[in-house]
Amino acid sequence: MWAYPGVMAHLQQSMVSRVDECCAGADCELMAKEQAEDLAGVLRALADPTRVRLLQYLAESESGTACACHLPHALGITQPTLSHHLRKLHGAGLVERERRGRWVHYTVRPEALSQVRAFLELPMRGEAERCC
Amino acid sequence: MWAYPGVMAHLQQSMVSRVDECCAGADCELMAKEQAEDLAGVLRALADPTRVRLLQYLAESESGTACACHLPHALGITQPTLSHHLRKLHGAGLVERERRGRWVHYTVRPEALSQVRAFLELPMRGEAERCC
DNA sequence: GGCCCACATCGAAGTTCGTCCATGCTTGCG
DNA sequence: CGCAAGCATGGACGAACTTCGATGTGGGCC
Repeated sequence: MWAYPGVMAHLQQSMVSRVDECCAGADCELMAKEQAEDLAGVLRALADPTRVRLLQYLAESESGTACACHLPHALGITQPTLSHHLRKLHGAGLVERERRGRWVHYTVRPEALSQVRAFLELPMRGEAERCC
Repeated sequence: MWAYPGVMAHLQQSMVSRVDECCAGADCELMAKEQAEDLAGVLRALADPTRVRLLQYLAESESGTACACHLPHALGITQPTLSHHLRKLHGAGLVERERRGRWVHYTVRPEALSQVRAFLELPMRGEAERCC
């Protein structure tokens, strides 16, 4: 698994000291693959124009909650397509699902959005970072 | 002409006042399709575990800038794959490209990230507005 | 000039995604 | 019980995505 095919190429490269001319490399802890997968999963749920507008619709509704019944017409899509998108958003933890009689109401989960925002802060290193 | 199937269905729905029981609908301006496409485009560029780690790597490098040479080994991908991902990030305006001799350096563009964060604020309506 | 290195592009294979129509499931009502 | 309404699921199709090996490109260096 770790003996990936580029071993020889890497050795060859690491022996050339001139590599230092380009850059030192970040030399930092890279985010775990698993964590990156989770984040990418949420971002993939957001990465669709229909779902972007869908989330905005929910957010602008009372208490961030809206019934699904008006959505197909509001967004110009069919009902199965809407259901598909809501399933994606729900699967990513971006909205909550609640049954009220014959209707189903969906609610934005701000915590999930905050998690993504936290990553997008991406605290830069260097530059005028003479803190302390 | 009156036997047109959709007419009855529409009349039936619009005449039934019980529809109001479900919800009033957001009754607000929906984001323009074009704007949603743009946002989704940037989000799609972010929605990949490799690119998430790639952005983090750049952010944690000096001044948010890193040379591309170490990245294939650091991320465990081949050089063409890296080039592909950097192209996506660059196309979405998330990173800048600068040639320095034989190497190419990429830099995070915080403005692009801010744009996405602004959307993720998604100011909720109703409930308790506790702004400051 | 000729070679080497870093990076970009091309072409291909396998996978995922968005959308729709048709159908199934659950709830409320007569 | 049986029907209708609202929503979910399955199947299908085309489009887009990820990844790789092979090849092209352009800038240093001898």
